[in-house]
Amino acid sequence: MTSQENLFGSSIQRLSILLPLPFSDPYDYLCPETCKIELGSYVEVPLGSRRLVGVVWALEGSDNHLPDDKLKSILRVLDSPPMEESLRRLVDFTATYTISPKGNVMKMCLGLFGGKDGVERFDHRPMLQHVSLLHDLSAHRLTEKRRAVVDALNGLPPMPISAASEQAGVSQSIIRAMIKQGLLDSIDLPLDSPFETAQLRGGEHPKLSEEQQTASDAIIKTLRQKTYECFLLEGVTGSGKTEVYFEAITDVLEQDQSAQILVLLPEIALTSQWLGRFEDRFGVKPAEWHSDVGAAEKRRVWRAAGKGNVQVIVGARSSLYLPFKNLSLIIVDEEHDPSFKQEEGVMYHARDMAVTRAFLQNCPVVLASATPSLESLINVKNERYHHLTLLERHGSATLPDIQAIDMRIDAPPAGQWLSPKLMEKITENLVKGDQTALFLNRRGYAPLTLCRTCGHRVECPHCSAWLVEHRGRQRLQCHHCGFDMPTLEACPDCETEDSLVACGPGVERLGEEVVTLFPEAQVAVLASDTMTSVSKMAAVVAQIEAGEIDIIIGTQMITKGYHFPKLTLVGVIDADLGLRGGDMRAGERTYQQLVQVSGRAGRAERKGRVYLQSFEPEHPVVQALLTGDGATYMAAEIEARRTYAMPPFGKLVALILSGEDVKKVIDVGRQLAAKAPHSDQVKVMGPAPAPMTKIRGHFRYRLLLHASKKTAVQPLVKEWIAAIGTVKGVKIKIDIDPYSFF
DNA sequence: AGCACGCCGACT
DNA sequence: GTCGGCGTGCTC
Repeated sequence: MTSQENLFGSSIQRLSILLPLPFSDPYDYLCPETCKIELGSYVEVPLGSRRLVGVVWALEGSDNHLPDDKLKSILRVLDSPPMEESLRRLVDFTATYTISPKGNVMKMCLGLFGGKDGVERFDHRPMLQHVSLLHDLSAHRLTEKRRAVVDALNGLPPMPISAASEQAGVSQSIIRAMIKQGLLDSIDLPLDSPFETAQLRGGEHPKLSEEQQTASDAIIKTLRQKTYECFLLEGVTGSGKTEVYFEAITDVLEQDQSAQILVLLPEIALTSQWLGRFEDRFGVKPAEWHSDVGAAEKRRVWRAAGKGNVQVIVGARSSLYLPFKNLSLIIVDEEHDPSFKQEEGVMYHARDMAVTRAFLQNCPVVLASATPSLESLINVKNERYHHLTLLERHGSATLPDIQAIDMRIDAPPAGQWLSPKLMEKITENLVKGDQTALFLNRRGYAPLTLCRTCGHRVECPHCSAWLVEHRGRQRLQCHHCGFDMPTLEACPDCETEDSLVACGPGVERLGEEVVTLFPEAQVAVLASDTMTSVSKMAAVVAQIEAGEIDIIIGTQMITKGYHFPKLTLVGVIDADLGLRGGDMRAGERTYQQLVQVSGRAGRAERKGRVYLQSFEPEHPVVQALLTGDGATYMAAEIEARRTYAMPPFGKLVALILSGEDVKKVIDVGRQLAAKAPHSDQVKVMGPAPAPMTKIRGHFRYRLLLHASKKTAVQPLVKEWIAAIGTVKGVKIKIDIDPYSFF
């Protein structure tokens, strides 16, 4: 500890403070030795003309040459408990692993307090508006939507307006209007009011199958030993994985009321249905942490995590960096989901970092999936993870019957996308009164607009991408940069009128086809651009649950988190879609996605049927689905990766160069290639234009480094890039273990 | 990241 | 003559 006497004889201490800014190292500050400060303490410090929240990273100054009189003093110590060592080590690890500035990782830990006016909001305005039912309104005459709000709030404790809106499936403005008219009560909850504790029903447990019991026993054994272990919980759709980890959560809380549990879910799987299941089991809602949670609620959750005022947090990837006081168990559900890989800023993989956090925390972590990632399966093989499997579907439900439709033989009429066979199946299902889901992972009406006269393709002016037609809105949109323009009457190139044709299907066009073919059916189209709010989505889900919808058409969105008992037929419009373009993970990803979609068919007692429309039904992915032998398919994929020393048998690092000036970008690429490390362990490929060469007016080139498993790539890459130095106008992004090849 | 400082074009 | 555009560079 470095401390010294100042002029007035009082002792001054030098501290290293890590700030939520893109700096690699902490800055030094002073503080009187008398102030009670610890490693990990949250402090307010001055920086230039502003004030920021930072974290004490060392109780001594860093090895710089700034004299004390050049340093500023910390302004105050904030009231949140210090950041634990395990999280501080995770920050260091994440920064080193991803080659990101430590301060950027710190920013993820601070949530909203790492932002622009983070300090002001840290402990000021400590109130959070909640809404509750004031008086009995059953006698009142109310509109349908208002009635829904009343029903949603009835008998429940005060909740944030956002939660009430979601619950009722109405927009927040309806609730605000009701508060204004005095129909509802609005109260301010103190910011640090604890979240409700789970109701554990005095040791009463739901009946589990033998498999489920074995799995949950294994997790609980490790939990009670309070040691690290990673479990891969693999269970076919409907086998009750959730029940297994709910049981583990129950045990943690029975043993220790102050224990905390984190459940990580991909954003789109974090649905009201999942929350409903949680609430059914624990009698309370978990705290949520994802992009739909409002600022005030986020501040409350963050503080509650640190102070131990919340037991269970369910969140998307960034919740992994919350400052838990007593984290005792981490669950990563849908662990195979590629969206756990952050593709912007600090490019970390939340599943891998969750395992690391559990290790540093010395607590168990459960990775759950019906279709585990290849990486996790390999970790099981290497005995790094403990494998728990659930093979039976719970209750009387059976696995769906999957068949392929060969589109080369059973072709739809021109300009249509449903094969005669699938149409026939849909008709049968409609007659039975069952629900059908059609899956097509493409938003909008048509992915391409083509000129019949000159062959011109309508492209985005800022990206190397086609503009997608959204016919309902009469717009052409770029799905990469958000560029948007009215639909065209004439070809922008040859100016011929009425010459533009829509090519290929999106969900909107498929919806049009379905409405034409089945005019009597109720159809709902679900895509991220039509389901813009949580309440809108909740309303449609409620309609589907009530059986008011016969045919559900959807993208990605419908593959996760929803179970509809009356849904017995699933049609995959283009099973080969994800296989085109083919990066290393295309097959695995398509397989996982199609298993997930198939799993939507026939839960409960009804047998499900799945039809995969494919132009190449002999493809191993399609075959794996038809035979139900995913294990053999994944084993073959593992061998292929081993043969080519692809991850995790080797390492990949992508460098993505981008800038507005193509020549500059290419030049930096050449410089990097010239100085690239090469040996029998390391090869560098590129520079090559990225598959999407231009995005938002920025040209992108890629280099790919391939190294042996034992190579320490981070120092190598750091050195390599340092040898070039920074070039203005060209940004270099480092992607360790890239998932996306765009 | 954000904010200051700095050096060139259209306005009260 | 000033307001303000965003390029560059620094913040303990």
